[in-house]
Amino acid sequence: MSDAALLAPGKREQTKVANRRAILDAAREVFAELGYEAATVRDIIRRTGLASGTFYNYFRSREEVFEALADDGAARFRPILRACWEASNTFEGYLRAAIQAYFDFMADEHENWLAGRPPGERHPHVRVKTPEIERVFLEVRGAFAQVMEAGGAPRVDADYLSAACIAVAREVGDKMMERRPIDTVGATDFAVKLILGGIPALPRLAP
Amino acid sequence: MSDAALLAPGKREQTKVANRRAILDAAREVFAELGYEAATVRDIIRRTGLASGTFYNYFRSREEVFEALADDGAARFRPILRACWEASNTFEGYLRAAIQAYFDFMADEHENWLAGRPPGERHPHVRVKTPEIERVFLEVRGAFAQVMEAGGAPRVDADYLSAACIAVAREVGDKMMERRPIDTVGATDFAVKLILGGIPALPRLAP
Amino acid sequence: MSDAALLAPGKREQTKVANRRAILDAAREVFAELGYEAATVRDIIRRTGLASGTFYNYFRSREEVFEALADDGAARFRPILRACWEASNTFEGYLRAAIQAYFDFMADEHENWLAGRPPGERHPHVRVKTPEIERVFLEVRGAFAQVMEAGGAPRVDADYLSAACIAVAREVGDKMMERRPIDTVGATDFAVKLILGGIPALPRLAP
Amino acid sequence: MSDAALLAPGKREQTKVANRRAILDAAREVFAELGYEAATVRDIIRRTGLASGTFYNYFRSREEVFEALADDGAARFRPILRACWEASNTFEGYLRAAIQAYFDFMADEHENWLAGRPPGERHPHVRVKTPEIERVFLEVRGAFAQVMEAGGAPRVDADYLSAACIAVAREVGDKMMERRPIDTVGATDFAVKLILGGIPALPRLAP
DNA sequence: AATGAATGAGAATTCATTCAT
DNA sequence: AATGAATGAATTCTCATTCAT
Repeated sequence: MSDAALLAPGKREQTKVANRRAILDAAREVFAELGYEAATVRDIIRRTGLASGTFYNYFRSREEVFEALADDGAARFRPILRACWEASNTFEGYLRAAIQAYFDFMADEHENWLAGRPPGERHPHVRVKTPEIERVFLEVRGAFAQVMEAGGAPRVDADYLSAACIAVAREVGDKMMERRPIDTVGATDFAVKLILGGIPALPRLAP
Repeated sequence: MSDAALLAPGKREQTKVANRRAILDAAREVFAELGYEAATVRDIIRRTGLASGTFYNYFRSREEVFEALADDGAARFRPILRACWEASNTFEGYLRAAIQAYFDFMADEHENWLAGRPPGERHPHVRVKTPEIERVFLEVRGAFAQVMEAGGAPRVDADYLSAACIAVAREVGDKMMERRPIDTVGATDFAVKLILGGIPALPRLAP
Repeated sequence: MSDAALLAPGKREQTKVANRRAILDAAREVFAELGYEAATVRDIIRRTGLASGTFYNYFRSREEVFEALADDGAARFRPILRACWEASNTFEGYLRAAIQAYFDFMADEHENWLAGRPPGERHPHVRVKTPEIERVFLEVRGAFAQVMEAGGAPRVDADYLSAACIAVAREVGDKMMERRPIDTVGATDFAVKLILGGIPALPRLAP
Repeated sequence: MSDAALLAPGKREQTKVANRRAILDAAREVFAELGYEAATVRDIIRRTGLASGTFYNYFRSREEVFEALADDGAARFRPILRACWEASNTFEGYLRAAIQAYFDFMADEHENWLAGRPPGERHPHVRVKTPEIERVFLEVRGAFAQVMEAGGAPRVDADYLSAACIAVAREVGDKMMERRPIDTVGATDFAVKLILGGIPALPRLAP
């Protein structure tokens, strides 16, 4: 490798990054339009203008791009979530910031995921659990646990609670996306109040 | 045609029903073992002992059986849900009965859906929206609306609320299924208390 | 069989004839619309309203209906041809009558064969040689031979001649059918004059 | 890309051409042996030694190869026809040269089309109209029109005439192929004399 | 004789992946 | 690293035909 390559990304490096990006973008579009099931590697690669063999220099399979895509979203969201945590000093503050951030993220991104899909939603809907998504889940659960530990909330089943919170955020978020205008503040208010109101009523864990 | 034929279905009729059933049952097993993605029509039909062409006398594609299966589940659950509604005289009673029924239903059925799959496996999760499933949604939302109407609960966004409840039931249910022993009562208690506690805190609709 | 059956066709017989006719008619339509290749027994039988099994009470295969259909046309045309022969006393008279009759027959029938076909004619075109068609050919050749025998025309290669006449009739007939208005008289005049003018020039057979 | 590549096709290019040729050749054989109807894509590809998928890199269907084959024949014959035209200075000369050339072409090629089929067999005869075949038609009609224009023949219906000539050539040619030995000269003589003798008798077009 | 569901061989076709260029 | 044709296993699905009712 030449010295130049150590200083700035060479042509190679640029192309590599750009190609990977191009494939991910194309994949996002194709999955959105055709659904996971129907989308083929050929559909994806055709849209990039690259040759079919080139796909395999970047991903091992269609499944791998799909996961990379899901991972990508989670990976981009996780720092945001982390920032919410660091910026809040109350549990409510964290919860509200996190959910608001998630809904804003949805509003920004979901255009990608719903482009060209009929509202009646044909295609069965596929969801994967990637490492990055797992990490988001763990981050949320960790935050809850820490708050409970510190006495900022009653000690309840953190696993159920985080599952329930994520579920509420996801589904209320989906409903929110179906309405016009998109009202992330109203949806956040709803979700936060439901959860926050519910927590004190939850069965306590034995100390 | 003999009188008997008017009273009892002919042999042909019987076989048709039996075959449809056989294909649905085989499909349930195959989807459970292989996952939706990997399952093929051949896998399904092989298990029934029927001829491959016979599959197409009953369903047009793998997707169609899958939907029939989901529809079937919802169709079997709906009367139960309805019975919960008719048997309860308080909102809390309904909610608890409904969620408990759902978790029991899950516990009964999920054997079918996860049989033989390694527990840690990251199987993509597929979900369809069939007419019967839609009706379950509507039933839940209708029940909420009716309770609010009657003054049995504060007037809140019924759409968000039903979405949130179903979401909580689904996700807490999934977590419940991962634990041993399966504790439907504990999970029900958690979900009901969360929702019931949260509702009074929700933003009210303008009257 | 009852006496009645000997006097008039019974219900059975009526149905049998009617069903055969119905299948032939449906087949004609289907072959015309879809082309021989693409047409299936199911397409044909569906159009009759009969059950698929019933087809096999009348024909052994799709090929058999197709031939029956071709045969049918030839069988209906042959008596006409024969009548031309019997009614004419000159060679020219026969030839003209026969070709005119054929063109009239085409004009009557071809509606069936071209119904719904695009003029650009997709589908490869299939032609079979059935026994009845063979007989028409033999009839024509026989007529030529007889005329030559009787000295009414020079002795030439009857096989080539009848092939050529039939070919001319077929192709000029096809062109005729593409024009509007359909002018069977003009087409007949053309074909007859070409053949009649050509015959004297043909190489003679050794006596 | 090296300079050489500009001069000679790369190896890839060569294989592509060779494969296309191989498929066409195999198709010709298979159609000849099995008939159009019975021949399958598998039969064709098996004979090439290529993989089944490869077929679809070159043709979309069995029908498409068939048409390509017919087109190919016409494409190879058309320059011959053109040469006949350019070499002749009389109408008779052209007609005779063209028909002789066609019969020779048939005699050369028909081995391919009938190889291995029992002679008496009633094989359905399939015919397509491809662009190249259309051009042969137009070429013939154009030649006739030009001769008439120049006063080398009476002004008659060029459409009917070219249809009739081609028909005679085809059918007399087929008969010729059934005889042994194959006598292209005799058949040519027959066809030419019939047509040439017939033309002066044809109804004239209004000037 | 009519029915129409079952049959199952086998055709068409796709598509992820490889690999020579 | 890019290319894109070849591969061939695998899958879907059709359809003529049978046969119990």
